Amino acid sequence: MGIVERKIRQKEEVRSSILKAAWQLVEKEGWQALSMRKIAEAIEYSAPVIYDHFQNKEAILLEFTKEGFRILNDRLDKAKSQFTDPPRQMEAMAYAYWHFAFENQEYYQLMYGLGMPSCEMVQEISELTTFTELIMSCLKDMIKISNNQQADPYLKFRTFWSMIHGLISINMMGKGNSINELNTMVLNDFLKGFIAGIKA
Amino acid sequence: MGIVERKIRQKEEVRSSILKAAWQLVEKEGWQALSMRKIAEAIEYSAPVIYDHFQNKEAILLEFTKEGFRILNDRLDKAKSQFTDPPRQMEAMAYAYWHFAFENQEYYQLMYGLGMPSCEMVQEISELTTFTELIMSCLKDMIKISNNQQADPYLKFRTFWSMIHGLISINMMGKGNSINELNTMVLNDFLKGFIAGIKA
DNA sequence: CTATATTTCCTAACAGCGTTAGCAAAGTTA
DNA sequence: TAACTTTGCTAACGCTGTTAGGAAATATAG
Repeated sequence: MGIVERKIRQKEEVRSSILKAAWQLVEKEGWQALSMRKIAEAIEYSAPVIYDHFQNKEAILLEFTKEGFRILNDRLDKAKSQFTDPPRQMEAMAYAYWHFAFENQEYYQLMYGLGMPSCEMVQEISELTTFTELIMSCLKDMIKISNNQQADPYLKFRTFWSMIHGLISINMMGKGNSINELNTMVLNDFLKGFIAGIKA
Repeated sequence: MGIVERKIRQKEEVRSSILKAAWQLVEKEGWQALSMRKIAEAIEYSAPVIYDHFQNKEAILLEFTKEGFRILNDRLDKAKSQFTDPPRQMEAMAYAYWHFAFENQEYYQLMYGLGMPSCEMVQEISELTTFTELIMSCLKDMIKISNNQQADPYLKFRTFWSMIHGLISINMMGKGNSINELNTMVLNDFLKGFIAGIKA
């Protein structure tokens, strides 16, 4: 009897319709305007139904945060695979990260809590591990072929991550848009120094 | 007739009691738990009275954001004045910034909207100009005595600001606390490269 | 000193929020 | 057909920021 299967399928459908509706709302009005009641209206159910699929609103946001990191990891992976030279891989990943942030501002803001969450939830995001390893493996390769064998890859990773995130978030804080010339120069300026600092 | 003066004085007193009460609440429960009704209760007035002194809740937050930048500017100024050598001044300001952020997390989170505001309000914060000039003047001095005369001080400023803010915000995102050894090393690692990059 | 005008400040309300309780209807199983 | 389970609703609780309207206190003028 495939009844139970059908039920599971239907339940899954509602669940994904919640996520779909939520995301459309986020895209249209920003994630701060997202409300359970609006989602309910969009999926043509009453609000309490959402709680049969997600524990609370934060759980929905967490889902998007994870999705964001999955997309980011994917972009980084693609960028990296286009080169074999570690420094070039690093550079490519930096640009990929940068473009991801500005092409997916809603995701980025959710991921980094430019509007509130992600303080306790950080540890629940397993995707962060993948992210860290993706970049650190490249850094290890860079150190391996450098004259600076005792460099700490984790330290370099934190430096890299901090810089690129800081650059993005200070930009988003301002006019919100603009991936302009200055910013590209700032990124280049940093990358040059960063990569040189590992080589030597 | 000093009546009008007294009235102004009294009004000013209520205004500052609002700010004082609000800040106590922020310190005790975090700024996300701040509400107009709680402020009203603390100052022993009804909620609508607050609107005689501030246009809305955001205006109160903006007040704190500005106050935060004033404190930060003060710290930077003090740090800078302890040295005459521009690179040392730069270093001192970096540490001052860093310590300010962790000793005044509530302020920092408000200032940089780690919890939401400051997207349109950025342009209303005149204190940002002072901040920018404080650091840029030092960078200009550094460039003046360097072998790299054509370096762009604004570009360097953005690099500096991005890095240090990124470092702080990624840290606050995590465990929230901890000004630990690793972070000091990351900061040192960056500063070394940054200062060297300007000199040469 | 009284009467008018103004300021102060409250209660009540609006419209929204996340979330929970409880019940009615629909669907499933025996 | 009867009993049980699931589904999904309405209504409500306790919050939120903010506004309208009126009562009471205060200040001004005659």
